[in-house]
Amino acid sequence: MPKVSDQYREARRDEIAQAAIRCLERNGVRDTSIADIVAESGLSTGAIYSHFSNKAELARYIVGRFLIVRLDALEARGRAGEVLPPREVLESMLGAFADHDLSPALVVQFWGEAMVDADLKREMTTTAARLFGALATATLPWARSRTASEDAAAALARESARSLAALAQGYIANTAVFGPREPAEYVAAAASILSS
Amino acid sequence: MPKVSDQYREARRDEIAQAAIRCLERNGVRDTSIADIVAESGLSTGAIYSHFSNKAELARYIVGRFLIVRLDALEARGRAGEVLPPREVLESMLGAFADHDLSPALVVQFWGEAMVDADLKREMTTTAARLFGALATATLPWARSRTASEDAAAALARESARSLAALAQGYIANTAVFGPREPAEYVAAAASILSS
DNA sequence: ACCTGAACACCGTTCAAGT
DNA sequence: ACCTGAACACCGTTCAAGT
Repeated sequence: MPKVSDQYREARRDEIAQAAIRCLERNGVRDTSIADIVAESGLSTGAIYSHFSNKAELARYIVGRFLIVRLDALEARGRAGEVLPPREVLESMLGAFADHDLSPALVVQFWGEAMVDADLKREMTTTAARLFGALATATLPWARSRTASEDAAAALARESARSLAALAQGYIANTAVFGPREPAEYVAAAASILSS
Repeated sequence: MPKVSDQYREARRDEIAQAAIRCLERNGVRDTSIADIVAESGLSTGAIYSHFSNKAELARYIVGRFLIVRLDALEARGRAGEVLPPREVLESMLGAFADHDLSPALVVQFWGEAMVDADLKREMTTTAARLFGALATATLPWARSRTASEDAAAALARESARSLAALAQGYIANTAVFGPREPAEYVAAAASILSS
């Protein structure tokens, strides 16, 4: 394995992805052309196509990179054995999301893209499966306190992961369409409504 | 005002929109070209551009038509004076959504499009403002039972509308990305998580 | 007024040729 | 092996010409 060459390749891919993200945040998915990324990166069309087989694969690379960073942080908390109620997990996820990373607007655009790009959808769902695992680990102690058996606790934690994801997606979509909102406020208002 | 001509124009616009929706459901927003809509509708390129000034305006027309139908149904319930806890309002909204109309996948694609098309976003937010009004009307009796003054009740109902919308958006986005799910199950699981 | 369809500028992708 | 950039097929949009 040519380690140095692989490292170089990866660095080049990241360089292209970073230029692409700058274009995406500026103009959106629909309005950033390969020509824009060429201009932003200072490379040529062919150079980009020698690192990514097409525009969709570049999008997939960006999404994967992004999700994996989020994931590592979450898994660290899960592994540390912190006992967190799901509501707190949700709030800290949303807080971290609001702080940095991709804008909600861009995330929603990627969801839309995934509806039409089967590979991007697969990328998102497989990485999300890992995310679900991490969420389930984080909420397992809470699930134990609400169920009789260990099996039931594991099942509840697993089911809760999907709902946690749905609640986070709701925050992202709502925030993208109707403007920013405080995570804690969203969580509190949603809890109040659902307890009715 | 030439009533007959207006009716004809509207019918023609609807005819084009219906052909476009068939293409959109089949291939997604990204992969339906004007040429596809031309073929599906049996009209010519120029004919379509004589009814819509561009592809984005056609998208706006479709979204507007769709939201207004949903809205009329909701406002009817609100006006009928039914006393519904927000959780029931949410569940019946999601049930109606799952039954017919645009697929969640297409809705998510339109959100993505709105991130990049300011006019489409405006169309969505202004129609959503009417939706919020209808939701607030529907939840006002519930809000009264939880607050001291009429002003506080109105404020709570108004705030609840945005959260209701966020919860519905979460269901739509989650369902689009991870596959169908029973509305009642989603609502129950979300409630359980948030009460933790 | 509504419609036709060729023409135009621009898009994503390819590929022969360079280093 | 990585890169260049002209070339290609196709896209959204326009517009002179028809009815």
